[in-house]
Amino acid sequence: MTFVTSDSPIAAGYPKKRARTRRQLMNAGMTVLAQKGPDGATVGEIAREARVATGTFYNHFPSINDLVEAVTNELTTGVQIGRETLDQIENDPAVRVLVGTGQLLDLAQDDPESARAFVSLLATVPHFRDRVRSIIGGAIADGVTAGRFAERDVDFTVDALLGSVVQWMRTTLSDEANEQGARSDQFRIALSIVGVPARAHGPLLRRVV
Amino acid sequence: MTFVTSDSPIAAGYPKKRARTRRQLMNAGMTVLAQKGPDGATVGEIAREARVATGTFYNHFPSINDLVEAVTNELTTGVQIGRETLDQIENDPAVRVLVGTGQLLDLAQDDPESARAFVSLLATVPHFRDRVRSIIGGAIADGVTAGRFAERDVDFTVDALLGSVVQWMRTTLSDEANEQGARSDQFRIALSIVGVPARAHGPLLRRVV
Amino acid sequence: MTFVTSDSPIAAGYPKKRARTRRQLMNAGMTVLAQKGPDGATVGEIAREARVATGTFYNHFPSINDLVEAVTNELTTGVQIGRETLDQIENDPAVRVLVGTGQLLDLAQDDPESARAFVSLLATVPHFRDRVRSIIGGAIADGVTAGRFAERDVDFTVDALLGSVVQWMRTTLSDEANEQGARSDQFRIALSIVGVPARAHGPLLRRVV
Amino acid sequence: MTFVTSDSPIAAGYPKKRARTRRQLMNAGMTVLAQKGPDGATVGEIAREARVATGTFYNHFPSINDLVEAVTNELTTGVQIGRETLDQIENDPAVRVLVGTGQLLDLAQDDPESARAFVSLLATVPHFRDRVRSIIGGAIADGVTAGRFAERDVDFTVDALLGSVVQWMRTTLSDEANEQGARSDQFRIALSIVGVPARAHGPLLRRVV
DNA sequence: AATGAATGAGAGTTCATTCAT
DNA sequence: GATGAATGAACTCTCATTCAT
Repeated sequence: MTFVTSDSPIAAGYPKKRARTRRQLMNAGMTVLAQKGPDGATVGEIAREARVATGTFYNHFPSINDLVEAVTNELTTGVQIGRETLDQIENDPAVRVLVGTGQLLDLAQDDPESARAFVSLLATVPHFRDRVRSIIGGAIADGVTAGRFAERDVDFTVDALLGSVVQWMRTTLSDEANEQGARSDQFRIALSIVGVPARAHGPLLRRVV
Repeated sequence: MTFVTSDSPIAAGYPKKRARTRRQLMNAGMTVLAQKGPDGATVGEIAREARVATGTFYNHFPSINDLVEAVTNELTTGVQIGRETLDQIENDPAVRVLVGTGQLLDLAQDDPESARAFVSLLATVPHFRDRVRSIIGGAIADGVTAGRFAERDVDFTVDALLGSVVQWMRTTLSDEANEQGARSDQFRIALSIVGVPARAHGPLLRRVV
Repeated sequence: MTFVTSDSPIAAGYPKKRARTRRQLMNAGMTVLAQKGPDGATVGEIAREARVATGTFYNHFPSINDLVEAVTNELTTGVQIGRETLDQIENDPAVRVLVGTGQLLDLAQDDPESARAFVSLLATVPHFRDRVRSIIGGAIADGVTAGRFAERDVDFTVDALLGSVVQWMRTTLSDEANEQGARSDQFRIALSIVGVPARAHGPLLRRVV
Repeated sequence: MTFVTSDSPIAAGYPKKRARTRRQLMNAGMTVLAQKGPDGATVGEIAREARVATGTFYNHFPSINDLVEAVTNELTTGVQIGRETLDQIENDPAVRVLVGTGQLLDLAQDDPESARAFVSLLATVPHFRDRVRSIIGGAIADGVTAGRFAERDVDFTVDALLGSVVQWMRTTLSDEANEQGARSDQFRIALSIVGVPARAHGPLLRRVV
């Protein structure tokens, strides 16, 4: 299962070829965005990466900002889908936090391109960051309500959790050596941040490995 | 053989004025960098913000990159000095972590402009991020060595700590309402991240308030 | 794995239009280069002269230096072709020198724009001067080897010959009145420089008129 | 005896220090002009080379063009002086041509800096070239009138002579190895150009060695 | 729809010139 | 007179966007 689903709903209802070109541009956009960031990415380079003429870009996106927007939406849709799916199978908020955390850790290890785009856009596109934060905030608020997490300010807990996961992703993406064990460290940190006592860490970790 | 006998002219100029202009440029650079990031900032805008002609910029910095470098240096120097001072007065690594954390929280509340630059540049200038991380890493390694902190991977602990503080700063900078109490929440989170048991939080917090 | 299956787009564009624009830029480049020299010529002026937007220049030449390079290549290619053609029809080195000289004299009278560029660039673009000198040097070395020319230092003979022809071109280009007779004077000077005795001048001149 | 006299009449009548600063600027101007040409030379670099502040330049020259003009004048004054001096001591036009030629050859070997400036400015400053050509033209016209030279178009003879000498200078200035013998080759070329028969070369050469 | 040449606003940088000290 | 900081016009080059084919 991959984080970014290629049958994004946005592409629905268009003739095949148009959809294919659009997908090429989306993929290229993600690649280039991941490498250069939103300020370094140029329409020319995205079109070249997509094996398409510059002008073609504008048959699919009114401006470069709209491409960023679309990529961003797709990334968020992935998170959203992950969360909805989760709601149906798991009720313990602590496990949900670990699963969500694990999704991002997986992304960094399995699909570095998307992960790079995720991290890069998170740092630079405010509305993307806000959306991600609100998704995580929902999960944490549930945990607090359920008495499972410490009663801390939710926003700060979100920030701490997201911040630490993102830093972990960044490190993973830039390191060649991915030492094992680091993953469970990050899980423990996540649990610490939301306020699950250390003595409860062990059993929870066993459920998500 | 030449007629030239006079010595090279000594710098007799206007050090006051030069220094003042440079400071205007540094301040303007921080402001603009904070708002636009290093890619969005332009020499023209920085010069305008500094109430100075475009060309004047280049009397003080060889290129726009050097201004970024100078700003990050200044930001790091501030942290560095704080840390050195700290070394002389305080030995408990936990307190040192809290003081360091508090410095950044203070920055966000007392000098939003610098804080904005700090956060923005941390996300976008690798050189700067690395330097900050190595400073924090030193403090944490000390704590682990002293048996005061949990024995986790130092790098990930650094990422988690820095990430959560930075997210806190971001929120503070964008919120109008700065509720009190948040500060001690963040302190507790910081202690959780480095692995100081919750029962020890109270006394430590009292020492840095 | 990617959805992209279509081949890289083949260059289907508008080769006609592209070639025309490029020629406009080359012509404009020659004109402006001739008037202002390589240091005085600006992309803006060349584009204006070519009735084209500034940015269009960079669709055809990566930098202003490459335009200079292209212009000098074209100028040298003209001479080179002339020489190769010559090799096949004429063996007397003295005649070859006269034909080569005549080519440049013709250039000055028939295509003043190119001639101006030739003279201007010869004085200012070392790369171009060296190429021209080596072409002329080849012809003279042949003549010396064949015992047709005086045994002088080839390099200096080249300099003298080229120098005198260029000065002749310069004068022709700045004078309104092009008196006849001057041409044969220059032919005699050329023969003197390479060391063909004066008594042999008459018959040779008759062959190239 | 050097080509460029340091007690240029222009400096007369000023207080010592002013004159000295002006001379520093003239020397620096010649050096930089020779290295970078009139388009590459900047006021900043000339001032630095003269060990003087930028602003000082404008106490002596209203604009950078006036510095070029002044350097140019000085160079021409040197030629002029050489010619006037010559008028008093030598009547044979052929010898005068050889002495003039020799002056420039000497310059290239003894004072490369001035020589470089001479060559560089000759190619790029029209009014300088015109002045030099008129001086040489005078000498050649005299020779034709006296029946000493062939009756060729004076202007073309000037161009050929100046052109060949300048090319000789250029080569000398860029070569490390200055082979002897080249000098007399150039003398012979000069005599050929003005139309002195080869059999008369020997005695004339002996008079100027 | 796709193409890619053309466009022109805007960015970084240089440098002749001015001017307060 | 000398100084060097400040100025701003001009230059090279980039790139989002338009448009004829």
